[in-house]
Amino acid sequence: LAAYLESKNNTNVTIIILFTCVSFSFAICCTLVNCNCDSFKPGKLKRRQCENCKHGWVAHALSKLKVHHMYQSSQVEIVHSNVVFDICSLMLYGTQAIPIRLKILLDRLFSVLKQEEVIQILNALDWTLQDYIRGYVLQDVAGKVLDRWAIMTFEEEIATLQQFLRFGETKSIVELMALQDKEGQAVLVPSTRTNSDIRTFIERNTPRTAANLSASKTDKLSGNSMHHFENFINSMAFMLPFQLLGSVPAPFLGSHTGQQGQRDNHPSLSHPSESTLLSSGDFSTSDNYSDGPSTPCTPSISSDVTQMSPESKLRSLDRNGSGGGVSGGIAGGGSLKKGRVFCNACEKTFYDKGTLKIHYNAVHLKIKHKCTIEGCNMVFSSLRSRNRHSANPNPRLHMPMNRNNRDKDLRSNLSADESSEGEKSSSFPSMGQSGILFPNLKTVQPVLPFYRSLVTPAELANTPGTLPSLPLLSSSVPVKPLTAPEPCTTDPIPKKKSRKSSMPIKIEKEMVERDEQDKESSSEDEAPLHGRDKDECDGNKEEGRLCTRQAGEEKEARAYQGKDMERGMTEREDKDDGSRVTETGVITCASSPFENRLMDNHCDDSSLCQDPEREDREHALNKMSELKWDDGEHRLTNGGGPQLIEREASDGCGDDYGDSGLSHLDPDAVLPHHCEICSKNFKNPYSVKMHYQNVHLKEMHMCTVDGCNAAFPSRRSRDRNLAVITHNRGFRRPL
DNA sequence: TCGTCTTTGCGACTTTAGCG
DNA sequence: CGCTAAAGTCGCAAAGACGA
Repeated sequence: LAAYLESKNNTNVTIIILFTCVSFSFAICCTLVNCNCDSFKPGKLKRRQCENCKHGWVAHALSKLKVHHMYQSSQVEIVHSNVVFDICSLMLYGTQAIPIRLKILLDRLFSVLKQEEVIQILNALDWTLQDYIRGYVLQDVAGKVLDRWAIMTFEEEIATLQQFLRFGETKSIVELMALQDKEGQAVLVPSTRTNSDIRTFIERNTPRTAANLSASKTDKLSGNSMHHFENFINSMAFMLPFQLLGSVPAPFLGSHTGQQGQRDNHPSLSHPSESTLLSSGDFSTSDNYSDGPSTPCTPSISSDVTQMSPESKLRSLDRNGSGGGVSGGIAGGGSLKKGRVFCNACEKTFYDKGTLKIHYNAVHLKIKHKCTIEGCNMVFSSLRSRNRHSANPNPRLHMPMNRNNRDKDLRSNLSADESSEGEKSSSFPSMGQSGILFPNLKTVQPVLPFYRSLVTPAELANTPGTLPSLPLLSSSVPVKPLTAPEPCTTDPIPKKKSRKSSMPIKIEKEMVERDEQDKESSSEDEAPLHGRDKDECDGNKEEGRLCTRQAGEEKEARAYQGKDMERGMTEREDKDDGSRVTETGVITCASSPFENRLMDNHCDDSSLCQDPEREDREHALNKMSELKWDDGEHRLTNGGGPQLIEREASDGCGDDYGDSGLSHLDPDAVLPHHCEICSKNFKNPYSVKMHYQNVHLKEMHMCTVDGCNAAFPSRRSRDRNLAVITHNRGFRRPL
């Protein structure tokens, strides 16, 4: 077959072979149970339906696709064009429209491939690049404008979604999608009615978006007589994961059949100034597009658009004409100094690319850096903050509790993940609400940028989505799965040694060290924090890791820390601060996020967690979560167990505390004013009320200044904000 | 309610080190 | 040697905690 094909077409043999396998259905048997069809035969009318068994294409093609990755969370594949082709065929072969979620994922995979490969894959599946960008085929091969579109079924979409678990580039996104599917979030399609209240509201509150969008659309649509789809694709070009701006040869944009001809859009695309205008307006457009149809995977989607582009866009802006596109259009004091770079996501300018990258990682990609202190689950948006925090000897700062309320967005994502994880045992082993089977749903993390110029495919394969228990990544360090049992996983790709001191500790490095120390000192003394867990730590590698300790100063520091925490515990006992008791319980029982998970698992099987009080609390929590899921008490830090889990842990360990002499701690007996939701105790009913409003109801205090939409969790913050505004006479940009 | 302190976020800028 | 990326330092603003 290959020889035959090669004789027919010397180029793109691989693609042709694959395509041929698809088109001619060589031994692509049906995977449905009780179906004996051993060869897919495309239907005459419905190409995706097998003439033999009448089952769909996906049911057949899955016989050629791996599925075992669903059960091996730690391994991801390198994105190869042939594999992408196979997966593409699931959604593109014989269809004329793509489910948006799959397109998002496919964009990611395409971003890793070469442009030529993408074009070839699309063309081989009878899709043009324009159609793909658009998301559906505008005209058929004969040039007829379609008014109905063949699209894969929902079941096929679900099955196809699982294929994206194979790749680090898409794994975490799929998991997020699964989560949001599971949460039953509906895909909302904004109304297109004019003069609607919603439109008015949105436009009033997002002036930039509305203005740019309407202006750009108006300009473009009124500018010429082109079909608006064809014109609109210009502004969609930025959405391509690969670098389309000014880099794609004109023929690539055209249909492979040539029916759509060449576009005259490239001069505008490649023109620096217009690129700038385009991109600035494009993000409005992108926001519009990403927010609208696909609420799933919001963080990843929002980053998806921008994530692939900043450096590439930057290149075009910064290098082409030395930023003339940016600075050229701005004069006077607003002009950019030479060398400054421009963030297309927020339109801010930065000192250099490095600053922009830091900004982008922290602000747009939400990449976080975990505190290097073991047991501390604090995460930070910058290495600076992380290092500053890690260097702080105050042990209270490193307690595994949610102090960092500024990471609401992250933790809300994580909480969604982890809370779902908590229900995982009940929902995921079987088909979930949406029918998706994701047994290894643990990885929720900001998806790392995968700039091809910076990261090798091997790193890509190892980077995102491979950390089932570590949702936060420190920069672009390749990471390995924590739970990977293979000893060879210890840093298979030696990175360059740190250019500076070893201060910024890589998580990966930590894991390696911990593994090593784990082996060396598993039988050594237990960390002060884990005295109670000694038995649990024994015999379990993962738990053993939790019970390791580092050498030298850090050991002493943690010893001090442990002592301090113990002292703090007794002090808090004296102070009858029940909430602190809960926290210290967390410290002891689950001093690390991993332990939280362990405790979660442990409690799943433990009778300790079967007490009715906890069930009542959970019931109350469930009710609360119905009211407001974005609940501080449901949040979690750093991918560890959410506080719910922590509470479970503490509940579960509460009895153990009793064994260790802490059983007399009955907060309710001492402090009758406790929160029914989280069981925290307070001095008086008013404190309980305030806690309930602030934490559980998340009652926000809106700024009283006209035009300021800022909301604050406390009156104090609001009033202070008001004072700042008044004092500075400045205008606070509505949030 | 308010003042103060602590901590974090983040941009500007510098230093270090790899690489061609 | 210059370019570049990574990592560090510095300073300011803002938010939360806490006590008066």
